[in-house]
Amino acid sequence: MSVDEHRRPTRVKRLPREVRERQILDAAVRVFSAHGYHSASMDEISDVAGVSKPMIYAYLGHKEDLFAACIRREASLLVEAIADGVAADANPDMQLWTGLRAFFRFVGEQRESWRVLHRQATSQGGPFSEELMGMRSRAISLVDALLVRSATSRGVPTKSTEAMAVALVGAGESLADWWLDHPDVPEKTVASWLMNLVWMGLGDLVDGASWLPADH
Amino acid sequence: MSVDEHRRPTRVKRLPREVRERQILDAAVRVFSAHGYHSASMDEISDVAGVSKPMIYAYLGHKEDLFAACIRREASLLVEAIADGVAADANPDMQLWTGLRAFFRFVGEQRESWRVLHRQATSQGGPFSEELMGMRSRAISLVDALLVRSATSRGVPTKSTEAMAVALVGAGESLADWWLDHPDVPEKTVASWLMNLVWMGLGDLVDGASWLPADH
DNA sequence: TCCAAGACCTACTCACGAGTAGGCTACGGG
DNA sequence: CCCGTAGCCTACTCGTGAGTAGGTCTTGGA
Repeated sequence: MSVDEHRRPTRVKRLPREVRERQILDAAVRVFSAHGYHSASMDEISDVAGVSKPMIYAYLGHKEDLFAACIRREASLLVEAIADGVAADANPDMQLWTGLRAFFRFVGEQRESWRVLHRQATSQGGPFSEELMGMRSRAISLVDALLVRSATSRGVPTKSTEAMAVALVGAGESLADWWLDHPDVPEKTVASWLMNLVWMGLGDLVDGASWLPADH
Repeated sequence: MSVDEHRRPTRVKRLPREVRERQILDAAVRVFSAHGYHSASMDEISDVAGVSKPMIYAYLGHKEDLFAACIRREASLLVEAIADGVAADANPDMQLWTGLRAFFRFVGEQRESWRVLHRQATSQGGPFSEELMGMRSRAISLVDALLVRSATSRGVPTKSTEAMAVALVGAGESLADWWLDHPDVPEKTVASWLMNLVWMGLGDLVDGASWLPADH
């Protein structure tokens, strides 16, 4: 035993850099998602990607760079999705509603991406989080802008809307994590729970009132 | 230069195990808080604690055990504080209010503890988080119970109150993190923002209504 | 046909950090 | 005064994983 023990079945062909980079990023997201930044090893990533380690260094740079690249790619997709949702001009509550739905839809469809974004990136205080925090800020700004627009220039203090945007985003993140463990709940339902919490408020909900989308 | 370069000033005396353990835990919280679980080295912790590494192993066990011990200690304090706040029997909104205030007071006073609890522990998917997740669950349960009690047995689905409790806790965590970067805002103010968000809801706030504590 | 460039690999080096072996010293009880 | 025990340390081992040196093979153009 051992003659030719390492033969790769007709070596998967040489591929253009572009393709390899995507493969590597995909692999990296999976591995980072599974183990977290520190515990993920470049060896495992190269393994999953089906290339050798030096390729990663040649194409995407060091571990930090690679991680940042993952964050950038995934976060852009998420923020874009939300922004598109909110964009449709309508009442504040409908804007928030479509934004929330876009957010939960993304999380539902891209669980691994979400794990990387939320669980891993927020924790590592290092230079990575720059990337992520920038995106998170964009999300917060979206919400903040919505709040400011809504509060018809009553003398609402700037900081309070910002803080509420932060709280709302945090609520979304937390609920999204919970949802990972309760996949049976439909996306629309989760979204409506959060919508009711932040739009109606517990005070109203306790009294039996609730918010419903004014669809068609 | 270098004669005696390592003289410790009259060696700080031998101390009973009890005291050393507290010193080590204190140091561990600081270091974990500063660098995160993985990047924190046992060497640095022993250094900060003013003892040698083997002492840590002798008293608190391996790195994981040490981390778990930190979590356990800090989380207990936090949950206790919140539970005490909520305990005072009163209306649901006042219960929530006192709970929130207790939470933010803890965060304000124990910033490093909070960092360890939130930033570090939630990220590491390992066996550590067991400890932390248990505590977080207790917090969520507190809120959930409050919600269930409030919703006067109208047919509110269990899952929705649980989910809302999760969202609320997430909002609190997120806002607490934001607060770390805006220390000028008084504790009571932050608490009232969150209170308004979740009790009144954006719908009411947009209309200019707001919640105020019914104090004295 | 030859060469340059780019895809791709094996097989290392090297630092760092967890965990340990094997001590030494102070103190309290017999 | 002697010894057991508990506080405490220096100085290691050893695995793991980031990052690299230095090549090979293939393809397309001159």
